[in-house]
Amino acid sequence: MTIDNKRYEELQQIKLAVDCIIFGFNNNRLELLLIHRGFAPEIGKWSLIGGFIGNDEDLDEAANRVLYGLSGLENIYMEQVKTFGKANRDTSGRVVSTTYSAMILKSEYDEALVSKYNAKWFPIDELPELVFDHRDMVDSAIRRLRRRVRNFPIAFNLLPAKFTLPQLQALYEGILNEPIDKRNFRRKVAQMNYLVKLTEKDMSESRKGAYFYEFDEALYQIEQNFNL
Amino acid sequence: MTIDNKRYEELQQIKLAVDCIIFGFNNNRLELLLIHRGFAPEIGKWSLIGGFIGNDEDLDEAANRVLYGLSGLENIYMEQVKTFGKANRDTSGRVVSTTYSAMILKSEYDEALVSKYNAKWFPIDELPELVFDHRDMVDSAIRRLRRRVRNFPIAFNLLPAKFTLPQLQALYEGILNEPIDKRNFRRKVAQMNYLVKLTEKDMSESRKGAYFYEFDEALYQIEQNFNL
DNA sequence: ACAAAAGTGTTAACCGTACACCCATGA
DNA sequence: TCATGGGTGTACGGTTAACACTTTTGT
Repeated sequence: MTIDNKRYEELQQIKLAVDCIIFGFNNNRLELLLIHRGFAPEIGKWSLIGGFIGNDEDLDEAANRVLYGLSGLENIYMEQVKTFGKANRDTSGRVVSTTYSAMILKSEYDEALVSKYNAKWFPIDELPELVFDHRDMVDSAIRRLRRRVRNFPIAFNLLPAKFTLPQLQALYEGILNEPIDKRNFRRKVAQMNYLVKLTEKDMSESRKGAYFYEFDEALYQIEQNFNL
Repeated sequence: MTIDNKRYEELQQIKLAVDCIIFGFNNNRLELLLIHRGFAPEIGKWSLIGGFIGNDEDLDEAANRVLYGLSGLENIYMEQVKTFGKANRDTSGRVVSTTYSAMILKSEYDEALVSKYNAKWFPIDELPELVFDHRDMVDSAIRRLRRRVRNFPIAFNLLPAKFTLPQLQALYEGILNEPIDKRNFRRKVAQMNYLVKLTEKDMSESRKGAYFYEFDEALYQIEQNFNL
């Protein structure tokens, strides 16, 4: 910001916000947490959770604060996605919004907070009508997730620390929205030494039981050859 | 932006800016256009060209306006890269900045404008010290370019409409900063029918002359199998 | 004994990579 | 004729993709 700008700077009346695309995984489906808009404009539609940036707050901090306010969760993995800045995108005033995507564990969020805000989980292929350009925000977050999930070990944020391969595969199928060959999938997993097979089995989903696995972050830092 | 926000909204005093990472290609090297900062703070350092957003201006429009102001070029291919929002990133006040990367043809920009702003081209591996977090901005733009240039036909923005394969290969080597095998490169080019070989040759770079090629946008829209 | 989910190997097609010589031309 | 840069094909190794049966256990 270095050129010919006095006229813009002095009069600038633009609000800056963040909006969070919150992913969860349930019933073998990728889901999004949305809130019901109880006020005008666009009352009755659903929207992402968002908030304005504090004057002394980093943009990333604002996203974390907003997520914490809704879910009660801290230290959640978030990625900045894109900034939406069309002049007329928000019909209630000039607001530029930076989107962040978050992945949370559906077993851990604070249900009381979520219901306080009239929030609800929706499978990503059954989203209701969203306010403003929130649908575009969601679409770009999903595209980004699909791109990144193959090359970075981020999907584990949607599973408990101990997970089984059938769970992991179902998660990938849910995210990518396509079936995956079990044997090819497991071969790749076997090549990643930081996906550690435990001796314990999960007996809750089948009679035979499936071995638990863990993601070992320290080991991953050495190899960094993630590929699924 | 929908929750608990009155306190932030009403008092918000944050300026919103764009900064442009302008790529060019010259002497077989990828270059960046930077301007010399003639005012405090950080006087004497170099910076990206930037500007504040107008109240009724789309974010993308602002980026185009800033680029136009410096280069005199319109309808330039630009991509949003990332938004930088650390509270203390700009020592002169609270400014959040969205970065855009642009690719321009060094033969076409307005040199008078560029020199008016004390701007100068630098090869990307010989950048001077930059103000604030502009170095981070440049790094993320370069990373993004290197990722995207293999899968999308964007590098052609750095070449004239008619270009030769030796030129194109040198461009890719410059962007990726690694040597490329000529025969493998050409085999891939041959698979992309929208890279059309013309009958005309460029005799200016060699005695034998190299055939000109053209990128056919309409044909590309049909196949979209770009891969280099 | 059977239903239900977990687990296991092999083959063929494709893609990326490495590599060396001839061609056309102007000086 | 020679120096300069343009242009061409093949073989190997690794990766991806397709495919069907056995194992374990609770009922």
